[in-house]
Amino acid sequence: MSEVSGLDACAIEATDPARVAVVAESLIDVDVASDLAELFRLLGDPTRVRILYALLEAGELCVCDLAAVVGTSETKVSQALRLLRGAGAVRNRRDGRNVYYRLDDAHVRMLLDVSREHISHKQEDQ
Amino acid sequence: MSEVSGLDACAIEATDPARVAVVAESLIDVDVASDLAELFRLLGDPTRVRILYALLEAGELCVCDLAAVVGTSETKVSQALRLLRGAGAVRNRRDGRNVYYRLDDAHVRMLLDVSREHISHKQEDQ
DNA sequence: CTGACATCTGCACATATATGAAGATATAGG
DNA sequence: CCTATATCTTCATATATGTGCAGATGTCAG
Repeated sequence: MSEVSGLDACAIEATDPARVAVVAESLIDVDVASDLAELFRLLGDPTRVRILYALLEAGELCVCDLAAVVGTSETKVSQALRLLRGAGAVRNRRDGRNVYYRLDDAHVRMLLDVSREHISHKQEDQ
Repeated sequence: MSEVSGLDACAIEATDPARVAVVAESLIDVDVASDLAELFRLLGDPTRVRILYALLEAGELCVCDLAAVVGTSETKVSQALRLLRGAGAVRNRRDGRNVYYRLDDAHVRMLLDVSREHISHKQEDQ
């Protein structure tokens, strides 16, 4: 803390130390940022995004139908669902031979909603 | 389309073909989903998330001060900023020896805002 | 119990990504 | 022009990630 070598920091601790202190104080915690980043990372894949939007639209779908809707292999869907399930983004329910998935995270649902709106607005621009 | 081998699809095309067709029809496009996923992926890193929140908070900060606020190396910050800049999430401006960055994407700002609210509410739960 | 079907998991591989070190570029000040 | 500072880029590497295949598990029908 006391010694600042010229390796990777500014020569002086910062260009505007006062403001740095203020911003650092109100900045999101490292672990909270990590959780949030993990959530965003979960949404950072086209297949997973489409699966989630399909569930947002349909409410509940089995793996087989999800694969058909998204237009990809069941293995891919199953793997994606495993991730989403592990993160608590979706919930599953067994009915006979089929397993039905639905959204199970308010934050995820909100991000999907918000993003969809933004996309539909953006289509006017281009 | 006509022939469905038993490899990776359901024996019948889908458990509920009618609903599959409806959902598939209204589902987000593949390329739109890819763009969206790319954006989420951009937010899927703790360092980048903290940088973005620092900018959301401060409005504008130079690389040096950003590194101090986030508490990491300037190299890391610089690399993160390159990605964010490439994606159009931030914008930079040179002032002498310093380069100042600010947010430059309404969608990103909104996602950050919405998520921050959700986080602060969630702190009550746990 | 046996067979068919839906889903899941483990494995292997190609690719993507984060990271740190070292050097390159740009700017201000003399 | 020369030096110091701030930022950027290149490179090498360890790790993470997506993907397909093959096999395992679970469930129903007979």
